[in-house]
Amino acid sequence: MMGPDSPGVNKGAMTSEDYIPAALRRLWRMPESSRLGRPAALDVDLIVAAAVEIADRDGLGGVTIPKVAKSLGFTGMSLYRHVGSKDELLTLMADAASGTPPDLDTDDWREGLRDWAFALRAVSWRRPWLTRVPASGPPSGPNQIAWMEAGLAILSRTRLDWAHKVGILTLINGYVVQWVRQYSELAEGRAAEGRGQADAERDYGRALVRLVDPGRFPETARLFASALFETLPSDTPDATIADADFSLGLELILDGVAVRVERS
Amino acid sequence: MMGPDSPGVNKGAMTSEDYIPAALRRLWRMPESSRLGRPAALDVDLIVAAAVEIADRDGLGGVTIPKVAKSLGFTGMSLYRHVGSKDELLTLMADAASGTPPDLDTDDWREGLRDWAFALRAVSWRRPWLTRVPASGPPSGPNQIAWMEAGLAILSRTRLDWAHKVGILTLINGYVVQWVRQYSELAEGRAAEGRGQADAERDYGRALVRLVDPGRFPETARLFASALFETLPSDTPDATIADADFSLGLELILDGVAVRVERS
DNA sequence: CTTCTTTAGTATATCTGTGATACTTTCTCT
DNA sequence: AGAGAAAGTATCACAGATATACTAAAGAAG
Repeated sequence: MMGPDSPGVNKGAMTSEDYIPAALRRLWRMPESSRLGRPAALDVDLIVAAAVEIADRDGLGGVTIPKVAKSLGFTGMSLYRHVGSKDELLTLMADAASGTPPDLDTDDWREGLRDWAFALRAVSWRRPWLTRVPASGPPSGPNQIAWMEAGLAILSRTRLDWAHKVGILTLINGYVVQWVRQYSELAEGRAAEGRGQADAERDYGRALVRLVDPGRFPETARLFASALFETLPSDTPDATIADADFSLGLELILDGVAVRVERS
Repeated sequence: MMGPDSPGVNKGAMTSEDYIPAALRRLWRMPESSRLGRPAALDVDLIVAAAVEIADRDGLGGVTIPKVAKSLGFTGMSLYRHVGSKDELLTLMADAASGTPPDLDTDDWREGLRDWAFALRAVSWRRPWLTRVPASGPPSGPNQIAWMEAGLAILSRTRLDWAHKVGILTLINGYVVQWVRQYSELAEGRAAEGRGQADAERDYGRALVRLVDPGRFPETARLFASALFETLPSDTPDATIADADFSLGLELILDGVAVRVERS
């Protein structure tokens, strides 16, 4: 997978106790030991920043090794000196773009978790591509750990056990990711092509309604016939709808958490 | 995007009222009108079945147009007669592989939703690649609609409004998908390379523990130091742990739903 | 200062995949 | 029979990931 010359693989040089995988070392920006040879013009931070900028502009699909390199004035292959693979680059981007969580220490765990969820949503909403980075492994970058730490801090006053704490944070995080992914997809579709896209969308919806046979799918047919899809798309301000929809699921989760907190 | 000859685009032939996008027509297996010209040896079902088989064996990444075609004894390009794009093929695969939901009509919504979630988990667990199909748009295939119908049927005896019903099903579905994605990733990693992978995994975990400075991340450090990660990996049967873990989040959601049901 | 070593960046090439275009084949209908 | 339509095929252009081997630039050792 990696050339004979690839970055930071000095595994043999350390005892098994000290060994830290290269990917982790880069994620945590551990200083590269040597000061020999030609000094580097590139580094992980530069590359990740350039990649994030492209993702912000063109989406995750716009991030390719050659494009990132070109935006920095280097050749594609140069990136591989600093980053193990494209997948690793995505992981690095995700951690960097997540940023550090805001300060939200409260005595009230419910308020705290709500703030945490809204903060997470804000971050993801600003960079919807974050929700599409294929998750490879548990959170392991400094920023993602920091978000987890913030969540655990909120729950630290409860008597929940670790499994519950982790489970709750994972659940909320997953909810936020899913919600943003779905909503941003809609919003992007709408923005994509002034009117043609909206037309296509409406056509699609209308066609779907026609395909859902009330005999076979009675409840779904009633759902489609309900006001839910008729009123939403136009009149109310978008943010209001979105907040209401987001809160619906979130508060439901928080109600569930409340049951556990009381029980413990 | 599509050639001048591409499949089923006879938009002009129908009034705007009857128009159904080609992708939807294929998803719902609407019969192709004409009986002229050379009869087709291939069809959507054959292609999708072949693609699913490959995904089952090699994962989603193993599904490429040429490989699917070759497994059927045709050239890559032939598939484009029956399927608009690779993305569309993925959508078709996802719907087909979801299958129809089991019968789970109960008077008890809680039991019903639990069964629904477990059934969904079983399906996803059997084909983990399902959880990695990039979701393009709301559920719109017949099988996905059928699952939604099953969920709505369970909730039909409650007085919840449509927004709540949809929100609850989306939440549970999202939870299942996330859970399976995470767990199957772990399991695949473990299976990948007898021991080397497990070693790498342990190294990774150990390294991470070392990186998490208790000063900066006190709660997380305590979490890592807790028994949670020490006991899990080996002694208890996997399925037991998995069920307990899955149920933790699920029951939490159901507790939240209970609050809403009572309130309505 | 020169030469050695080490590391950074580059050039080149392979492999794989998507999908466009235009061609050939094989049907049905008249 | 033969016209016309649709299915499948042959080529092709293009793009991207990444291995391999090379060139260049810097400090260290003499």
